[in-house]
Amino acid sequence: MPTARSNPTEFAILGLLSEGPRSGYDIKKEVEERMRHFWSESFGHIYPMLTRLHGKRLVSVRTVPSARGRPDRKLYTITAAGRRALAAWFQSRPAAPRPRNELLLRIFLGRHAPPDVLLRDVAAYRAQMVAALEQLRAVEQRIAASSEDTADAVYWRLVIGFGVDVYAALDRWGEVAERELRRLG
Amino acid sequence: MPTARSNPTEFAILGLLSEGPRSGYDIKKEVEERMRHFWSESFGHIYPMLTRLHGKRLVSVRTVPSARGRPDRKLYTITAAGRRALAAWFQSRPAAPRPRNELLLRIFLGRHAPPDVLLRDVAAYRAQMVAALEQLRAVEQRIAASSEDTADAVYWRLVIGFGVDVYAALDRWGEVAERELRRLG
DNA sequence: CGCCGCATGTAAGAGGTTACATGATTCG
DNA sequence: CGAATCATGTAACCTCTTACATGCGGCG
Repeated sequence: MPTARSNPTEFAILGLLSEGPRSGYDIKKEVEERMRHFWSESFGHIYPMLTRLHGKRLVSVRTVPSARGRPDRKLYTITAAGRRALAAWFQSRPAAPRPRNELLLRIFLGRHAPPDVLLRDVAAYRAQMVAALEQLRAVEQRIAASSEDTADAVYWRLVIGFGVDVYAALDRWGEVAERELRRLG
Repeated sequence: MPTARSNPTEFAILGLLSEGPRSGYDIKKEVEERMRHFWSESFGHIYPMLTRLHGKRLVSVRTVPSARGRPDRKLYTITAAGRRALAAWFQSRPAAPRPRNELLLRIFLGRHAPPDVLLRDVAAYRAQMVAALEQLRAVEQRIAASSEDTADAVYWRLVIGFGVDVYAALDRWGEVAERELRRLG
């Protein structure tokens, strides 16, 4: 028998819908605003997945007319079966991520590169880390401030803490890496 | 015009071949032994890719008989065109990784999970980090010890340093996360 | 006037994994 | 005796992204 592969996208969507009805468009936005540093989804994946979820009766749909001119919205609502599926997902083990870090691949093969190229790559990487850190701290404060001590707050803080810790470590590594690479130029 | 997508697998293979001729089997082994913490490849991807690389004349092949009974080995050698392609790759920018961390997705949706499940997930994650750290330190020492100060050593140290720093940070985060989660049980 | 936001969706295809097929040898 | 190592490869399949199609309204 083929090992049943857990499809995390399914549960990411189901998870967001567990907070209330949303459209595909809403889901995309929310993934970007709240889950950016550990998750991503594209429209080309979300829309077919919502159709599939509906086929499995894990969500229901209703079409809501938009403001004049705008295309109608399709609001998806999680069903009882959907909530059960979400709960059942936690009984599976998370798949070990298969590592694929292109920056490190480049450095690993660095002998073949002009030194300034790697330096620029690392600098760009660090800039991304710093930007991500700032954005995360903003989210952190949003949660801390508007803290109606929801059941979610604990979890969200853990997830944000992960980002903060990792980005900080990466930035520190980048600083050292830059120094090393500069000595090769 | 469709944005030409850099295919990192191509260059991972070309990069290993730049050190000398290898078979598909060798490449798989080396990825696992030396690049484990930042890269991965499967046979089902390597073998077709080698054929493709050969079609593009970036590598050449020769078949070498194995010890009696064993299937023949196909040794691939990088061509001059292959080395040029590898050098050209460094002129492109590394693609920003799209984040997909299933553990964090689970924690983010943690409200729906029985508390002990997340605790077990984090513990398993930490165990992986610790194991990875140990393995990395072993590789580190191998390089430091057998250090014929090759041109590669600098780069390899940077790559290993990345792993060490990140794993350590993740482990520390995991420690905190475990404490937090235990208070919910 | 042009871009951005809103809003849905499809088609093509890249990229990658898993499972299967085959078979001898060596090691515990 | 069974498992692991050596060694190559294919076929089926899944996941996910990119690009395209469509079109209005508001803002600068």
